[in-house]
Amino acid sequence: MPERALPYRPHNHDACVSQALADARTICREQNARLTAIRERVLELIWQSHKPLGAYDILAQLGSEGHNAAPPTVYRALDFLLQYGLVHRLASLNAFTGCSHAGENHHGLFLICHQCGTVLELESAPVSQAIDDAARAQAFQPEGATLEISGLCPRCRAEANPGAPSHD
Amino acid sequence: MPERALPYRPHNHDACVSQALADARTICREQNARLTAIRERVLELIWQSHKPLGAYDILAQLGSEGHNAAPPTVYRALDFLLQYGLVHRLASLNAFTGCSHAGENHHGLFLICHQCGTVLELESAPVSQAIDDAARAQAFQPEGATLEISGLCPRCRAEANPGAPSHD
DNA sequence: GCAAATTTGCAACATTATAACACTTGCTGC
DNA sequence: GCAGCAAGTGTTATAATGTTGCAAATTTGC
Ligand SMILES: [Zn+2]
Ligand SMILES: [Zn+2]
Ligand SMILES: [Zn+2]
Ligand SMILES: [Zn+2]
Repeated sequence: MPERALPYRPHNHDACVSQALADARTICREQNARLTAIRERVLELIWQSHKPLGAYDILAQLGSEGHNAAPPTVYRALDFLLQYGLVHRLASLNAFTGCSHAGENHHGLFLICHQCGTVLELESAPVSQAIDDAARAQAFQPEGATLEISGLCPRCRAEANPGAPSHD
Repeated sequence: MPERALPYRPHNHDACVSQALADARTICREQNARLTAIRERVLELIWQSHKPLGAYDILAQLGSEGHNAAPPTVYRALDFLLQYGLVHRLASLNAFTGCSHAGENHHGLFLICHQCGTVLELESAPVSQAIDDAARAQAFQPEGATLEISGLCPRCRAEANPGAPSHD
């Protein structure tokens, strides 16, 4: 599996998209799931940038390209993509973002820039471990997690504070 | 500050409520904020149990006790309570829960039982630290967090699996 | 081909949240 | 006390997000 580019830096984003679509096709083939035209198009729209998209944004884009869709069409496609781990829903934004670890059965940690909207999905073993420990200490059995951190991404930090060095 | 009771065990919940209201009054007095009748009543309704309440649930309860309120009334009260850290909004549920660390300027970690709906708010330094480290490793400057863990609380675990010992 | 199952189209509806504006209340300075 | 002002509340309408139910079309398995 190739290393993913960081969304903060300029990168060949077409590669992000085609990688995501290729992964999706593989995953669906392996699981005998039907990645139909609409589902694939919704996934592609979500991957058009690293900024999450609302269901009605997707609906509008489908509409603008001639596909006269109603809300259930979009939500059903999203349900499918969620089910197979191809996208995530960001509860704090009511929006959807492509999963950059599709097929790895995980719950991500999302860094959401409130300035530019860019989202980076991480997997952090220390975070998962700390949460698991905290839950276990309460005899709570964790099953799903919503971990969304809002803040400033490196690019927007640099813009806000031009003199400061980046430690990246 | 007295130790809070755990919501999972039977406890004198009236004490939770009156403690929360007393804290709220103190905090508002200190900050010259007006804890008006509606705001206080909304806070009290939210604290009526350890299960989060939707804005329209609050609205319905206000209605059933003769206060003929419209949505903005409730949302304005909630905005006020959020602003002063007296309640939290749970993004994964579109619902509100009383803050059990009011005045301590924090972002909580919420353990949400998907069986009974009970929510426990924690503060976990290891979790906060791990998240901070993960963000910093991406040169991301965190400002706010949405940390909501869904799973089974100890009571519901015991019901689901009666033979198992509780490690509590 | 044909029956069954899945997917899509479509209309209506449910839930959650906000905007705009008028009215009331409580404080401030006189 | 009382004008003037800011903060809070009432009310209506509307926006944004998400769901239900059913019929038509497509795909699948045989
Ligand atoms: Zn990219
Ligand atoms: Zn940014
Ligand atoms: Zn209690
Ligand atoms: Zn809290």
